[in-house]
Amino acid sequence: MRRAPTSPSRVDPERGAALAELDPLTVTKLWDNPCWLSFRLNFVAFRFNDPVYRWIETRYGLVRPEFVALYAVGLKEGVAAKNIVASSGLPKNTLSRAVQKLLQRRLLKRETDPADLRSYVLHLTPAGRKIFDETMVPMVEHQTTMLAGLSEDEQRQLCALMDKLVIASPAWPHELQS
Amino acid sequence: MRRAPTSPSRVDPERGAALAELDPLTVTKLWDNPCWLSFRLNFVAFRFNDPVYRWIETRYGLVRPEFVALYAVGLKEGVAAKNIVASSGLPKNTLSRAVQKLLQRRLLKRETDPADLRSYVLHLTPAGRKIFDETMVPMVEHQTTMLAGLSEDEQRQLCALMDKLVIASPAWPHELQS
DNA sequence: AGCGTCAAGTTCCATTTGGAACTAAATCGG
DNA sequence: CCGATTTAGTTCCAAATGGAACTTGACGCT
Repeated sequence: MRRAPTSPSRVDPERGAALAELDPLTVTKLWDNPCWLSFRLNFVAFRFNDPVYRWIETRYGLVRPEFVALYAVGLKEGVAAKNIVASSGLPKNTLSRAVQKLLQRRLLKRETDPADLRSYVLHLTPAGRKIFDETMVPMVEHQTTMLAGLSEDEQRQLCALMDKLVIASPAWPHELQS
Repeated sequence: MRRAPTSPSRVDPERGAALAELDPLTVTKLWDNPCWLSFRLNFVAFRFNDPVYRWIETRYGLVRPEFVALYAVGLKEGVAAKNIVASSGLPKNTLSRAVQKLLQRRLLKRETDPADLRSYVLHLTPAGRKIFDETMVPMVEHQTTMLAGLSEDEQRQLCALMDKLVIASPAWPHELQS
């Protein structure tokens, strides 16, 4: 079995502590797994997403696709559902329902796009904007906590490397063949 | 609105190309979003996961939790369902069903753990091992493709930085308060 | 202009999901 | 050791999910 590139040669003290606190299978998936990228991405993403979405659901009664939609409109007023679909990977019927719910709860308003009558332009109501602003705070805090183990410089490096990946992403295949 | 650290000051040519190929909302989420880490992680992880899981489902008829379980046992023979739960974040009933399905299809076998009679020790059958080996190839290829935009050195850096995050992860909160 | 194809969003419905309750075994406290 | 609590895995069922078909509007082609 090929090892991940930074697989432990000698166990340093920090890694030792992590090994002890993580499930042994998690340790294997992280450090003895040819697909190191995937598992690390999913692991770190999960540790961000899971507390955030659970908090938002208990606090605001918004489930994940609903918050995805609210957050998207908060970042960019006037988007359409199709943009949220393209940027989130959620199926369009799920997003449709999420938007309906947000409209019912008066967190979102929409009007038909004069440039394309099939499409709707979405905006936050003041109540929706309030939730957006309130949720941003703990989300950014949580991100800061997660990055606290990295120096300023390392944080910039990580950001830049992820950037490069994203910029390269249009060239990646959407289907695996054979 | 605070910008992400590598927000474009002047648009370089590569980024320009990426901006043109990505949905405008995706561009906003990636480069004009205070939660840059979360969105980039989720974006890159999705671009890995989505083709892989769709390919595995059409090719082997294994749905995501089933493949998660198979892959976990393939990496580490003799694990128990609880380990897969801890390392994947999937709910334990979902994993229980996935294991049942794999047992039915004779891709997995299990025996009660003599050290804990509530628990089962899982192993791949030869058929299961065959699928594990076969799926590893395109997964690693896909990872290689995704990393191709980075130099060898940058790949090592990324790996090391993700490593640091994972090692720091036991200190991250599992709940957000307030 | 008229027809065929495509796209945005909705609806339908079978399947999947996941919280909560449950069973059986382990572990802890006295 | 014996009851109280915790843990591994399963079952139940209400709710969420997502593929496919549908509606309505846009767009291309002749």
